[in-house]
Formats: sequence, structure tokens, C-alpha cells
Amino acid sequence: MSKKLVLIDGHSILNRAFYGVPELTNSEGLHTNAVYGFLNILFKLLDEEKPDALAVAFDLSAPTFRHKMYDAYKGTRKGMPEELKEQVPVMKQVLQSMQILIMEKEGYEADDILGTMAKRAEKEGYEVSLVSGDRDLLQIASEHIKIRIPKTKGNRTEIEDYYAADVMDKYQVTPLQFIELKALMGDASDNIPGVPKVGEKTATGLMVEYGSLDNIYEHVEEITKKSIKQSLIDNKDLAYLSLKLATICIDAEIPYRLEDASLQDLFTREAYDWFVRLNFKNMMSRFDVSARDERQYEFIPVTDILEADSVFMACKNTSAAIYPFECGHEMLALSVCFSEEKSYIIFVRNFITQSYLETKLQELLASYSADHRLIVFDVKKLYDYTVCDDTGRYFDSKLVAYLINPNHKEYQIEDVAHDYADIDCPEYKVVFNKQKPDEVADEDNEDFTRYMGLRAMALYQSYKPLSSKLEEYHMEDLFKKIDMPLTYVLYDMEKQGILTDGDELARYSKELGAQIAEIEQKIYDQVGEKFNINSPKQLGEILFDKIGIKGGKKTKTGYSTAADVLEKLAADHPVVADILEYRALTKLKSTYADGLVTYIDENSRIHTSFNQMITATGRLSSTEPNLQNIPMRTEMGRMIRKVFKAKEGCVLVDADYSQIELRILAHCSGDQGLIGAYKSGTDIHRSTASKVFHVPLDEVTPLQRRNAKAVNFGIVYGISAFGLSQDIHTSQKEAAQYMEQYFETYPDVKKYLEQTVADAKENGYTTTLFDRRRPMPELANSNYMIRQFGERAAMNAPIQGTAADIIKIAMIEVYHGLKDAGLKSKLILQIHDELLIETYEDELDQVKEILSDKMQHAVSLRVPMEIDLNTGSTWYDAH
DNA sequence: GCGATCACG
DNA sequence: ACGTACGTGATCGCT
Repeated sequence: MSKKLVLIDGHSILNRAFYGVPELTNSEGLHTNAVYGFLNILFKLLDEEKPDALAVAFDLSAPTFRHKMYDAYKGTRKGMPEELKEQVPVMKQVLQSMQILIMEKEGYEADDILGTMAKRAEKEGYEVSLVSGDRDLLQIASEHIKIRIPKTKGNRTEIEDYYAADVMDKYQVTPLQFIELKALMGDASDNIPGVPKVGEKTATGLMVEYGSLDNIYEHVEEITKKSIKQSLIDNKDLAYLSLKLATICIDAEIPYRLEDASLQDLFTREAYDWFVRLNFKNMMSRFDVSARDERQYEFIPVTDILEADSVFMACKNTSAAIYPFECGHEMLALSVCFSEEKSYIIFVRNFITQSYLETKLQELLASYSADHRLIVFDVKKLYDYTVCDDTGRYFDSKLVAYLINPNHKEYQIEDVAHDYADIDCPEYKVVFNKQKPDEVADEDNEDFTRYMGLRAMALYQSYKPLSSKLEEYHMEDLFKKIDMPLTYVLYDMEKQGILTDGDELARYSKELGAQIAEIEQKIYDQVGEKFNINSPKQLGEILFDKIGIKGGKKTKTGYSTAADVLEKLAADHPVVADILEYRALTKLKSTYADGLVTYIDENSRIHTSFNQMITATGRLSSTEPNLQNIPMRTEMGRMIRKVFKAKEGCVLVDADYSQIELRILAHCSGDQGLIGAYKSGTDIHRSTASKVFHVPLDEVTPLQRRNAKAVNFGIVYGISAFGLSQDIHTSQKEAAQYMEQYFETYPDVKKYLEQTVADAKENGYTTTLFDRRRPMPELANSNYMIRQFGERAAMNAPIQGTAADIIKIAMIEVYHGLKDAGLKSKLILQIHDELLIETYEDELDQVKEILSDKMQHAVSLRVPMEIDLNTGSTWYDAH
């Protein structure tokens, strides 16, 4: 077996780690995140590759041969932030303490040293892994030199691998041609100029057609696109200079021999001291050989139905984790784990059919009760195989991970496995690259059985830590009674979908198109030229430079042309009003009229996806398409709602909570003024205005009511005088006065909000009435702005989150209310405080009763929960 | 891929 | 002096 060498691009990996790992300091206040990230990658490499030799190359600040060629050349180390710079010497010392070879040489960049070492090692029969964040090194890839590009995702690391063939696959050029590709397109981060007008697409096209820079110039006359041809001719010298700059030197004069890189004992006394000093606790276990984790799992492929039977039989009196492998809607395999030693991977083969697996799962679920659970990852996706709305039989690890910390963007099984089972599950892409699911799902494919086995194992092992956390956080009821049962309700709603009239959508689109064309022309006429109105950049230049409207800059990239800015200008400049109208119309056409048709299925229905694990507050979100932001506020937009209909023999029943968030505020704060206002049933905004402005109820002016309403909203959002002043177009001073008067009127609201923030600061998280939790790391941030944001979010989260809890409870009760009454009518949409039911006409009275009863009595607060309920043949009419 | 914009609660 | 309402998702233009 040939020897293995790992080469690391020191600065590049340190740089990646710095930006990928959140801020981290040791007790001396030394920044350590980059070093930590680097070591994580290093250990992952050592574990995975078990190399014979390893070395790290660094750049020196001295000029290199590239500087002599090109004055503007800056190399790869410009503008390094101080927090990173201080970690470079630390990193080198840590590596030294681990007896790892550090290579650096004046006149060369790390790339050149790495390239030279890699080629030397290859000649001597080594397998080489070259680790860098920089794709430049792809030019070195060969059959024996693998370029590895790590990506830090949260606290995990994924590595993309490129042998020569993979470079071909991805970039359509050979590693050597990759240099010429780069010479053509340039590279801003390396200050390689490239040829103007030639981007990645053009460069790739040229390289694929002509094969080399020389050949491109031999055939330059054949190039059809004139501007490209001219640019190539004009910049020939530049292209060849770039080629030289981009070429990595593979015969650098460096003093290092391969033997120098041989690995010795990494875990020396000095290294130990460094790890203590840097406070890298979870890496310390590596110093204790006896404690080193050497778990060996067994992954057993099953293709025989009798064996499969016995696996399912063995699951029956214990909790088991399952993880399916699908291609489209077909299950190709199912991994099952019910012990810490082994997983079974059951393949759809021979007598094992998908329906056999579905039956077995169904039987298994039926056998479970409170003691045993089927541990799964994203149960909503599983209901296609196991129809079961008795959700108490499942434990959804993904859902629990979300509930424990809803702040993450996504919850991949790899993350849950790492965080709660300490198991490293490789991503599909990393193991199988671009292979299709049906090509990899084979019982002889050891990569596949390991891939599947690890996932089921990780799920199985995540159960205990996740349940303990739920218990510790007092979130078991939230999980068992709210979010878990909701999964099936959402599944059912998605499956129902909503009837959508495609013809009407097309007519609407056509009408919008006509209006847009008209107003577009009108805008061009007024401005005196054609331009892309949709481009904020072009629009800003036309408005503020050409016409000379005063409005000034606002965004990082240039002029702001946002609606609130333009609205202030519309009165003086008619064209601005037209632009606003153009914007409104094109938005309606592209996002709604034209956007929605693509989602209509063969039954004329649209099935959105309700995501339960996205928001930090506990709300749902809706995607593909988003049916929670269908226009409402303008009449033209609202017309869209006419395309959403009830099917033949049905009507739509729509109910929404009236000011649910303010009512929750009244309840939570216990403010008698606010509670009294709701109990008396008067219009809350009018009542607020009357008290705040000290006028009798019937003398409140429309403006006073509007302002009071804005303050009410502001309170819920975590008020700031600035935000309020923006909203009601007044001075910050006046807004501050409104707030002050509001808090005088409702003193317990003020107390409540202050207490909420204080608690959040002390605990580091907020909770809702139902113990939904949101960690608030912003409150401890050193940046004032971020802390301020944290305070506002801390005021809002319990209110918005409690509202989310309440409507979730209502949804579950409405679902079961309808089902238990034997009705065919179905819940089809939720829009945060609103529910929509497609109702059979003969069930109308019952549905209305169930809907209003369950919504009003989902919880009992100190104020009544009122709803508005409407019926109609379209959503437009029902709301 | 990211920022700007705008649709909703 | 800084620069901000809370929570989302889709589309577009641009690098």
C-alpha cells in the first residue's frame, strides 16, 4: 500500500476557520476561533486519512516572484483583521508543539511550496491530499493528488474532494487548463486581472472549444461575439501575464524533504499545555489514549425477507430509529437501529417491497405505546409511508432539535448527529458526489451501508440527550401536546392543497401585463430614455443623477429606491409615482400571477409546504409557493385571492383571531387598563387613543386612532422611538412622547416589557406561555446595535411565540374536531392568526361552530379571544 | 450567492 | 455618535 501525505495550506485554512467559526476567546482574551477551526479540520483529516506524513505551508510577507512580474500584485494576504492576525503565530506554535512540519520560504507563496511537495511526493509513489480553501490549487490535481476543500458548517466540517477527473466533471477543463481558464476570467481575490468582458461562462466556453490560450489566439478571428473578440485582442499581453501569475510553481527551490514531514507523536507535553491554555476542552480527550473514542459499529445489509421480518420483530419491545432512503417517492432502502452496536439496512429487493416495509412500519407503530417510540428524522416526510395521526408513537429528533434551539437556519441530520450523538455523518454529496440515488443504493456498496447505518445509529443515540434536554427545559408538553401532533395536521393540510383557477390567473396576468406596458412607456417618455426599471442601480442613477432629484444615498451599494424613500418624493415628481405603481404591478405579475401557475397540479390544486422548523419564534412558514403572503392590503392585489376557490359543493370558511398579540400582551402583563378595554369590547385602538390623548371615546379623531394603532403595533414589536417615528411619519421626539404617554396609561405593560428583557438577559433566553424557548445570544453581544436588537426581539418573541402556540393548539383541536364529528371538510391553510377550511355545504353550520369554538377556547386568558369568521366561494370573498 | 425590494401576519 | 421597529419567502439584478 502506498504512503499517504497530507499537505495543508496554512493561511487559507486558518482564514476559512476564522470566518466559519463563531467568535471564541480564551481566559487571556486571546482570539482562538481560527486556531480551533483549523485544529478541527486537522483532526478530521488525521482520523479520516491516517496519513504517514503531514506538513503545513504558510506564506511569508516578503515579496514573491509574482510581485516582480506585476506591480499591482498583492498576493493572498491583504487586509487581514487584527483578530485573525494574532492567531497566526499561535497556530504555528501549536503546530510546532505537535511536531508538525511548517514550510515557508521567501519568494514563494504557500501554493508553490505545496505544489512542489505534492508533485515530488507523487513521483515517489505517495497518495497526496492537498487541503486548501482556495480553488487555485485544483490545477495540481491528478490521479494521485486529491485537492480537498473544507467547508465549515456551524460546528461541523464538510470536505469537497477533487481528483483530476472531478475537476473535469465540475469545470469541463483539465487541471492544467484550469490555469488558463483563470487567466481569462481573472480572480479578484488574488488580484489576477484577467481579460475584461470575459467572465466564467465565456472563459469556459472558449476553453472547451479551443483547449488552450495559444489556440484561442490562433483562432481569435473566429470568435463571433465582437466585443469579446476585441477585448481578447486588446488584452493579449494581459492574458499571458495573468497566465504566469496564476500558475503555481511545481519546482520551487525549497529545503524540505518528504522525510521531514513524517508524523511523530502529536500529543506531546507542549501540545497539551497549549490546548489547556487555549481552552480547547473537547479536543483534550485526544491526549488520553485510553479515552480515545474507538467505537466500531456494525452495519448489516438485509435483502432477505425472513431476515427483515426478524429485524422488525426485534424492534417490537424496544424503541427503534428508522431512516429511509428515497428516490422520488420510492423508498429504496430503510435503515433500522435499536442498539448501540449495529444498524440494519433493509433493501427493497426480492420479496422485500416498499409496501412490505410500509406494512411492517405500521405494525411496529401499532405495537408502541408510551414506553417505546419510533425515532425518526422529520416525521412529516414519513407520513407518506405510515399514515398515523397518533403522533405519540413517534419521536422526531429533528423537531426536538428545533424546539431546543430554534435559532438555526436548518436542521440537517448531520448537525443533530454531531450535536446530540457525537457521531460524524458524512453528507450525501461528500460520499457519493453526483451519483444518483438509484445508483448508490446497493447492498454491496459499503459506502452506502455505512452512510445509512450511521444515520439510523445517530438517530437512535440522539434520543436520550434530546429527551433529557426537553425535560430540563420543561418542554415535554410543548413537544407532545403541540408541535408533535401538529406535524400530522400540517401533513394533511399540505396534501389537501387549495383549488386554484389557472384560467383566471392567466386573465389576471394578461391584464397586469397590459397595465405594466402602458405605465412602462409613460415612465420612459418622462425620463427620456429606456432603462431597466427593475434594477435599483439603474433606477437610482436615473432618478438622482440624471433627473437630479434630491434624496441622497442610503444603502451600501448606492441610492436607495425603496418605497418609503420614493413615497416622500412622489408628490413633487410625477414619474416617481408611476415608478411606484410599476413596481406594485410587476410584483403582482411576477410573484403571484405568473409565479403561482407553476404550482398548480393536475387536480387544479396548489400544495404549499408548511415548514415547522424555520422561525425563531415558533411560527410556521410557507414555501413553494408561499401562501402566507398573498396580497391583501391593496384592492388590485387582493383580487388575486379570487383565484383561490372552494371545490364543487364546498365553500371556504375563514376565521382569524382579532388582535391576538395585543390580547396576549394584556394577559401576560396583567395590565388592568388593557384587560378592561378588551373585556368591555370597545375598539382597542380607539380606546387606547382616548386614554393616551385624554379625549372622550367618541371624540377620538381618525388620526389619533391611527397613531394609537401604530403604538400598539410598536409595543408588540419591541418598541423604539425611532421605529415608531418612521412608521407614523413624525419626529423621534414626538414618537417618544407617545410612548411615554402609552406607558403612563398602561404602566403594567411597561413593567412587563422591562421584566421580560431583564429575565432574558439573566437567563439568556425567552419563553412563551407554553414554554417555547428562544435563546437570545444577541443580548450578550459587545456590539450596541446587536444588543438593542436583542432587546426588541426579547420583547417580541414571547408575544409572537405565544400567538403561534395558541393557533397551533387551535389547529390540532379543529383537525380532531372535524375528524371526530365525521366531517369531510378540511383545514387547508394557516396564515399566522387565520385558518381556512374547505367546507362541504351541508357541513357548514357544524364547521363554523367547531372552528369558532376551538379557536376561541384553545386557551383561557384574562381577556376573551375573539375571532372574525367569514364564508365565501373564493378566498377573496371569505376574508 | 447576496442585497434590495416588497408581499404577508 | 451610532442606526433600529418583530417574524417570514420570492423575485430580480448584479458580481
